[in-house]
Amino acid sequence: MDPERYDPQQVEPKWTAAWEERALYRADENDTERARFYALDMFPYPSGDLHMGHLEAFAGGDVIARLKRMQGYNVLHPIGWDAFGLPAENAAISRGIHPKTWTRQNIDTQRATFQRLGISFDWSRTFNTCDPDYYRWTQWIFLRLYERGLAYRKASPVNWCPHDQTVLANEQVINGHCERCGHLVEKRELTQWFFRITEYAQALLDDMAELEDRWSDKVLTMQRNWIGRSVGAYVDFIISETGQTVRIFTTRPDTLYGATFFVLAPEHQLAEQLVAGTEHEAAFRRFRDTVDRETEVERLSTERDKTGVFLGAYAINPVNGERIPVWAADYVLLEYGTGAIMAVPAHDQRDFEFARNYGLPVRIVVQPEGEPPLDPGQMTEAMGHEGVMVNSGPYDGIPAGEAIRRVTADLAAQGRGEFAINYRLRDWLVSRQRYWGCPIPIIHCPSCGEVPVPDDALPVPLPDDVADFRPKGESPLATVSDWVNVACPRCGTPARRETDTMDTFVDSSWYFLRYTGLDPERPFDPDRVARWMPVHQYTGGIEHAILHLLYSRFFVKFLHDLGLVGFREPFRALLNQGMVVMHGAAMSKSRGNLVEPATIIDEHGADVARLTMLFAGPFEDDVDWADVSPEGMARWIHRVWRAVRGAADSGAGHGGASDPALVRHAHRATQAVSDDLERFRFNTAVAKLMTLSNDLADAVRSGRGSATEQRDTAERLVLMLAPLAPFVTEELWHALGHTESVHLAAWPGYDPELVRVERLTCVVQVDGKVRDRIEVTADAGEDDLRALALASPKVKAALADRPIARVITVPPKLVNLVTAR
RNA sequence: GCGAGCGUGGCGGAAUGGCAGACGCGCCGGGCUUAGGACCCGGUGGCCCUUGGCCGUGUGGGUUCAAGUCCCACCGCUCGCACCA
Repeated sequence: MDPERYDPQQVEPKWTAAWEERALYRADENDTERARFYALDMFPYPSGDLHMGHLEAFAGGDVIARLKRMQGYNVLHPIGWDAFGLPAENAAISRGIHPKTWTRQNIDTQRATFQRLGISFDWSRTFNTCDPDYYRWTQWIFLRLYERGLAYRKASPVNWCPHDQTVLANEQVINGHCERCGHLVEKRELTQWFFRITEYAQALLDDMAELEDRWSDKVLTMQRNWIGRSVGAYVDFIISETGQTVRIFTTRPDTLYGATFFVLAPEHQLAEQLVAGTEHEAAFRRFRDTVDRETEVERLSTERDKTGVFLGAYAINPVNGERIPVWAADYVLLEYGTGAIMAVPAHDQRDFEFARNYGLPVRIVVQPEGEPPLDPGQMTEAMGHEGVMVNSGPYDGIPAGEAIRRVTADLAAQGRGEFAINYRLRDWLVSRQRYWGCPIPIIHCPSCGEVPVPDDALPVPLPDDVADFRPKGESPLATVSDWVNVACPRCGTPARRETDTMDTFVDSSWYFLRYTGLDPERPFDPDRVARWMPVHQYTGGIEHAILHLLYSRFFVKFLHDLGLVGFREPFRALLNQGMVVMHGAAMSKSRGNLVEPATIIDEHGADVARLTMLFAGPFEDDVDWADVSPEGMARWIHRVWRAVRGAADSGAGHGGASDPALVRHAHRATQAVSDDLERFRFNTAVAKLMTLSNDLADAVRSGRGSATEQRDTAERLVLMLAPLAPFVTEELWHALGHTESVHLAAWPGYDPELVRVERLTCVVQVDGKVRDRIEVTADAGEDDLRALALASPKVKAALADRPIARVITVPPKLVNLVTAR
């Protein structure tokens, strides 16, 4: 036996260099034989070195890539960097160095850590989104969107982060706070660039059918909720005083007869008009001031009382001609629907609360079936469920569900409304008043207006020499006069460039296409894309459940409509790793609980770092680093090392007599581990490999199994461990006498005959309690089992002469004797 | 409030409705050592009258020959959305 200890610090760098030199993990563009497999990991932000979350994600993604490679696929496993963006910029500002310098440094650091970790990337097609060769094509896609009216500029109330001094997309506002810095977000009326993602709302919902079972329900549900489709009707009310038509959206047109007031969002222009010059103007102004001063969080809190003011006007209900008072109230949002609602307090909880606060009438128009009729005076909450129409003229007596259809149809026939679908999804606000991003390729000309930069003038470069990167509410690019001032591409008169940059999520919405080949002439080569995509397996954090994944899906649908890609969904299957925390809290420098992958590699080596993460629990669950033990993994690697070396030596004559049990274990483990890895059950795969290595170690120690059997078991162990721990397995593979890399070896198969169980323990129960265990052959039938069970002395004792009422047999695993009771 | 998910030893976690606790950590005992926080071997859910038996998967009910697993109610935790009409 080899007493020498396995030393990862010596072995790992050797193989990193060897793999690099041989370009072992390069995808083969010319191979037409092997099936292709695109294994993609979400590319990282270069803000410092890789963290533990990266370790888990990339370890998992690498197991998939390596497994597929061994299974004979032509694997594309690329990496790049999402290099633009606020975090990089903020860090650069606080350190007083250029964002580009800081970003490049971090990329170098992360690249080195990836290589130390032994992640099997194809380094020949790496890129950063801040390279002009990349963002040139981001701009190109922007212009395609612009041409089709899907990129546009408009003034609207937008989310503004006072700390980062920039606007944010709806998706980047978490509970009223900035996703990045955590500051309270304000609403500001600003002119900004948007992508018309709402155009694709229905397609984004419909195409999810393709993703069922291959994306988690959690992510699909989150996306569905985010898009927020609701079906209802537009209904036109008429303002009694002015004769203006005001359209509302409702999902409950059946309750139209129960509308007792009408509400406009405080910011609604009509509210302003209605009170102008009336006795209600002063009260309305005070109300608006209060609302404007409130933060989004305060205003949107459901805890807080709903407030509003009467506007002195009345709206005419189209179904019954009734005049109902028009109010402005803070619980109605300008951005959703039409910014105006009919209020039906009897059947809508929000309207109910508002009506109670202001003494407005409650009129029931749907009565629950089979229950005593509701009394408005006794109600403590709105009645939102099914029932039968009452107080509703011609609709009385019909079920509410049917009334929805009939009322809508009748209104449509009279031209006073129509069937409607509304989405919660808003257009994607993509402009940012910051420096470190992709410039928007538009020029503002005093005579031509907005003029797109011609394709042949791309890229619009991001200038390096900016005096001050600090945020001031306007992009720092505005201060670079020789960049800003250009001739209009259309008429040649002096014009100004757009100074806003694009949201980083624009950069990451198409990067996966560019990995198919760094095409100098185009964003990507459609033929290559057709060969590699859609991505077979995408791995990354659940935090991108909405943002990145929704935006990427939108981009691909758009590119599909342009005829550039032949599919509508970019990621065929999605795997989300859990978060890595420390004592239940997120790791961070300020908490002082930060553990970095580099530290673990220094201490125990990359294999141990990878295995520790993979064994910690199910891949999709959170990992608490405080609960895991790299030491245990280091011990196991060492045991594997000794056992495999021992088996290799037994070729020199140390093997013993043949042991069919060892052979069967090896084949059964091959089946089980293959199955586990295929289903991303890395933790149980490791457990089964541990059991196998323990058995092998015991066999080697006690001379069990022939030299060939020990060796075959050792080879299976090494092959199956290779995707998880690439370094020690490469070393052992060579120790076993192979000269080619284990990572190019074929994944082991198994003999079905050996996997099949021959003899096993059958459990004998009496009334469901285990009373004996008997050895049986796998082909034992019901009669055999019954006879063996009845012959057991232990069973006889347990039965104590009671008659057997029933015998349940599950051959060959179980017999249950049920006595009469 | 709405939606989704989860509750199993001291800990992380295993378990197609069919022997609960695989595998590992930790701990205990032993070996090897001048010594070890190295390495090796063994033990380790609780309780008992200790050959053997009883109890045990958040709580209470149910279905079943059989429930951690399926159904109902409740308690607790986590995540997502949150005045979306």
